[in-house]
Formats: sequence, C-alpha cells, structure tokens
Amino acid sequence: MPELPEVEVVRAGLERHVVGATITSVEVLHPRPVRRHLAGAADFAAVLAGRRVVAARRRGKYLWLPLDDPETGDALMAHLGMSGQLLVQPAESVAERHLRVRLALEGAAEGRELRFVDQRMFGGLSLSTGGAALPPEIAHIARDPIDPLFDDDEFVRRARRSSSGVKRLLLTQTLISGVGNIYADESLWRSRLHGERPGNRLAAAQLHELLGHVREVMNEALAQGGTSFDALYVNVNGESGYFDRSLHAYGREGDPCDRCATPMRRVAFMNRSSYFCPTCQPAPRVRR
DNA sequence: ATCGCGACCTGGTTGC
DNA sequence: TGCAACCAGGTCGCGA
Repeated sequence: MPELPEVEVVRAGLERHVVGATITSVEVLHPRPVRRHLAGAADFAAVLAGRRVVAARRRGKYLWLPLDDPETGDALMAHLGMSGQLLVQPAESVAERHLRVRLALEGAAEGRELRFVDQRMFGGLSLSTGGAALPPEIAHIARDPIDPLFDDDEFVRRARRSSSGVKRLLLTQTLISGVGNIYADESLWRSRLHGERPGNRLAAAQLHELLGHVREVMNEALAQGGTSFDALYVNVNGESGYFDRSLHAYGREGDPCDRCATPMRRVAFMNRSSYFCPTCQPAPRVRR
C-alpha cells in the first residue's frame, strides 16, 4: 500500500526519468483509472498528446506532472490508490498483467513508455487544467508532515478542537496528508497512544510528539525505499523491505509487543484494521 | 459545521 | 476439489 514515502520514491523517479520528455500518444486500456477526467478517456488521450513534462511534484499521496509550463500549465495528476504503480518501461516490453494506461514518450525518455499499472483501480490519472503549481482538485488536501511548510502548531490546534479519535485525525487528509493505515498505527505505537483517544482530550505536547513519530516513521521508510529503486524502473509496490523488517504494530495481531511483550491486538476500524498494544496503548475510558 | 459510515474495486486467502 | 465469503484500504459522497 503506497503511502507518502512510497509515493515520494515514485516522484523522485519520475523527476529523474520523465521530466523533459514529451508525451507522443496515450492509450487507455481500462476506463476506470481515468474516471476523474470527466470528458472521458478519448479526450484524456487527445489532450495529452504532444505535451511536454516539465516537473514532478507531490502533496501527500497525490502526484502531478506539470505540462509545458511549471507555473501556469496544466498537469497530469496521478494517485496510486492501494495498488497503483507508475513504471517507465521500454516501449516494446511485454504488457504488465494490470496495465491500464500507457503513455508513449520521446525526447528525454526516447523509446520508453510511462505506464500506469493498477490491480484494484482505486487509483487513477486525470488532467488538471491550470494545475501545474497546485491542482485545484487537491487544493483542499493539507500539506504533508515532511513538507517544510507543514504547520505543526496549526495541526495541534485543529486536532485539539476535534472529538474524533486521534487515528481518524491522522487519516484526515484535510488536516494532515500522506498518512495511511500502516503509518498511522506505527506512529501511534511509538507514541504509546490508543487511536481512539479523542483529539480534544490530548495535551498539545502529546500531539507534537505524535507528529515527531509520524516523521520518524516516514523518514525511515523513505531511507529504505530509496535504496531499492533502480535507474530505469520507477516502481512502487508497497512491499519493499521496510514492511518486512521494521513494523512494530501493523499486521502483528497476537505477536508480542516489541516493548512489553503483551500480545498485540487487532480491532476493526473504518472497514479496515487497527493494530495496537493494549498495555502500552491503553484505550480511553468511556466518557458519559 | 462536524462526524462517521458505506461504496468503490480485484485477486489472494480462508473456510466449508 | 470447488465455490463462496472474507480481507486489504484511500477517497469521496451522503446522511445524521
């Protein structure tokens, strides 16, 4: 599952291998990944042909490639969803099993294709009109915690005004972007906080510390993700070595807590799972 | 305004 | 062995 660190690895790969290239033609193999382009797949393909990629940018889990002009141009926007990949492949290489969109390139990436591959198709591509600097479609998304302009005090203020549980707050992209289920659980474990603790019952210092752990987890993942990244292959599969070795909470139901050896618990949360240590991360008392 | 939940989607795994 | 149910989860839209 790509979260911010994985998406940043992809962004860096695109910056290196696709910026400077011109899109010569586009083939949409499945309509769903371009559903956010309201004018349809044919228009999506037509409007991208001949455009030049001039940058590779990211906010949270969204990526965009400014076209023609890095300040005022349009942008090709991408979200990887749960299972999306952006690959730069030789044009003649065999199609991936879940290849959805192919964009032929010339110039800086002569003879190669940018490919959007996505099994579950929660992700997608779209064209953002005038979105080079920041696509208006994602202007509501908050900055992410490794953005130098992320405002810690503002996050803490807003979190402390909310009655929602702190895990839900971490997943609220309008408050803080780029955090998904895995890194939310990891950050909370490191902070010894139960995810259902209401934001408005936490001390400012606890939330500042939580932010520190969010950054720590992301930076560690980034350091490891960056090393598995090969020159001509812009890849993310969410299963880089990081997930196997460094997780303390996610997916560890029944395993001993790495701090206190209490068996880790799993509970249902928002149609998914939360993993935590019932000793280190005690549940909040029920208020009445 | 704020909050929380269901829908979307596929394929690997589990259970009968 | 075959089939159905379950599970993974980011985002959006809707209803309370």
